[in-house]
Amino acid sequence: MSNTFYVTTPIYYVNDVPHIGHAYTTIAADVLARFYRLQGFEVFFLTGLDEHGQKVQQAAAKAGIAPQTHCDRLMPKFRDLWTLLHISQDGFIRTTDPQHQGVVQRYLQTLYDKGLIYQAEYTGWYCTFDERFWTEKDVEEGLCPDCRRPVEQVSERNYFFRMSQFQDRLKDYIQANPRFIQPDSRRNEVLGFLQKPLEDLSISRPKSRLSWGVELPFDQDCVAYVWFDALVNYLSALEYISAHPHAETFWPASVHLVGKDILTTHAVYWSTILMGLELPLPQCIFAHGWWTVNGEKMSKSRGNVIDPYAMVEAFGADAFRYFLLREVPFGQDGDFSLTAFGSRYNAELANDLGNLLSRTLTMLANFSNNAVPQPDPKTETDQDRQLQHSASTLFPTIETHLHHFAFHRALEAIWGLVQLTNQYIDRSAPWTLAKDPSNTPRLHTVLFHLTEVLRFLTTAVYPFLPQTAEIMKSRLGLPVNFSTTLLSNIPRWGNYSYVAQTSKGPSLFPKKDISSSTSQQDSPIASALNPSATDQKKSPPPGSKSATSLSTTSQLQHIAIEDFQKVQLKVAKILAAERVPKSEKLLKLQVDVGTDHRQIVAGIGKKYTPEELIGTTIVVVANLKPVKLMGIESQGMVLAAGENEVLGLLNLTDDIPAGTKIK
RNA sequence: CGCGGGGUGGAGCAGUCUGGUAGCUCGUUGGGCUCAUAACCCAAAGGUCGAGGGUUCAAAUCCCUCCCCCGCAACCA
Repeated sequence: MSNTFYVTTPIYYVNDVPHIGHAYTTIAADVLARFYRLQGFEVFFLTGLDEHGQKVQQAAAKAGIAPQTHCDRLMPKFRDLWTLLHISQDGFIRTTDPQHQGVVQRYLQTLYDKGLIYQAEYTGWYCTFDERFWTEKDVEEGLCPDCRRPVEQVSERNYFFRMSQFQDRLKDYIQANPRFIQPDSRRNEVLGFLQKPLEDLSISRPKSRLSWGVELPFDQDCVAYVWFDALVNYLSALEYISAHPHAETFWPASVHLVGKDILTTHAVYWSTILMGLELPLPQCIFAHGWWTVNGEKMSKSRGNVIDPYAMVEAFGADAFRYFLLREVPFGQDGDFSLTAFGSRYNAELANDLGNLLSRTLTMLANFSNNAVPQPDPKTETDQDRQLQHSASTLFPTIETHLHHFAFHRALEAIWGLVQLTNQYIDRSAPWTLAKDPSNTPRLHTVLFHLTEVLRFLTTAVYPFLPQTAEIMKSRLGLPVNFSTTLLSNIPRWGNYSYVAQTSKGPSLFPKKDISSSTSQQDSPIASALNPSATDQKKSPPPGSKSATSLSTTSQLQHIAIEDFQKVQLKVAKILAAERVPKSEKLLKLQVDVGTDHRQIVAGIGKKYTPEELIGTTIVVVANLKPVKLMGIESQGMVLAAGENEVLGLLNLTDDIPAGTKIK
């Protein structure tokens, strides 16, 4: 068995605002990295940024700066958050690193030389204005479905990776290796995905459309598809970031942690690319779940995005780390609420662990002058032995759970020992023993056991709550250096001699009154759940407002009045409405547009029931080319507000007759 | 009939494969203790295990039917 451990997070898109999801994956990876280091493994923990692609190119152009400058400005958002959250990454990769790009090119060349990349002429309908291709079914009467300009048939040189070749091999591999894709539900999903024929993967983009990427070594006019570029980071980092010059030291990776949204990319694209390169597949790809907030999907438009910075400010990095990993089994979706957070914070961190340390230190101070006494074996009881046993089996238990990525179970096990210790104190009642000098040997035994358990807990807690562990360590006077590499730091009962004095100190986790904090709009806790509230309060830097509106304007692409006149907007009355069977959000509407009646299929079924729509007056696009949606013809489009999801229909007062033109 | 997961005391979950009248955490109520961050410890109350039917001596657990929720896939024209 290898004594190395290589864990990765995805590389995050540099344009994103760091949110709870980024923090979640990275914290989980950090816990694994720290735990394996404790055990003496040689660990390489990699995270980083994906800096190529269209959005970066556009954002940089908009700001009038070079894409690299743009990336350099955004990079600290993530790097600084990881510092704040005490992430112990060994490497921070950026896909714009020249060394990384070199590796991407080398692998592209390898695949090309093996005949696994072929060039194909991709012919399609291209809209020069929107700079994008449309499929045959998208194009409507020779017009771009987006901007209504004429599209033209364009042939583009494109390179494809022969992914289809590896379909059966991958399916067999997944079936033969149950640990490869986890959890099981996701594994089944991937196997289901592989039931359908796998197509070849387009891995290039012409520079005319996208220049911000890694140039193909065999075609200077193209850059690599961002996903190819991004996935290769797991390998390239080993060549120039890891302490070892040879990639083989850490490859195959022990685990890629990913969000469930990018599971296919990893499980299928990445695996087949590795097969093409004749490299071993990672030992495990684990897809974790997503967080909702108070039961609702997290989204910018709802303004309920959890800001990790605010949570750390309010509760500290350790509490945030603890909650994310304790609340929900890794792999399942979970809900983030301040109530749940507060409950765990107060009950488990403050009352259970924090208070245990506090009461122990006070007793050591009061009954033993801050010195850890020697136990007297003659006074040992079954309770003592039970405590010894529980402490001694703690680390094997944690190891088992972490091997299965059951962070919550590992924490549960640790807190089981915390509870047992609190029970032990009550039953042993050291304060009673202290009243009678004849009980001093027994008192010493009890105090020793308490301290010894806390020594175990300090190390056990370290991967999850690194800061807390450091504090516990210093209060207990332990000289442990957790970052000692290649040496097991797992404690063993009784093999440590206490010499240093213990010291009381401020609470590890001061109790928080959650309900009163939330009512204060300007508190960090409230802002953690409602970042827009603080955004409004903070006075914007001078000139920032105009800068924003300026950039927004320059982003707008103007159309001529003639273009707008091509669109026939009309007032319509809904005569009938019903749900499209088997559809999630489609409603089939019969509408009166004055001249005739139309059938329109609209994706508004999540917001509206058919009943409430009947009789209402709305606005429709009357001259849209009919299309079929789930087999039903739609002869127009209703106008509604909302970007990804419909927030509301455009409604008119009922006295405007159907068919009225809108201009 | 697209694939899959789930419906268990007030809340969140385990138990279902390998049938034997329910278990955990939080909350509630009562008690204990005073070392501690009004903490900790002990105890109690509270569930016809989504609905109906079947198999069985016995069903949360196995079989059938139905209802509801949530993922994934198909569709916001």
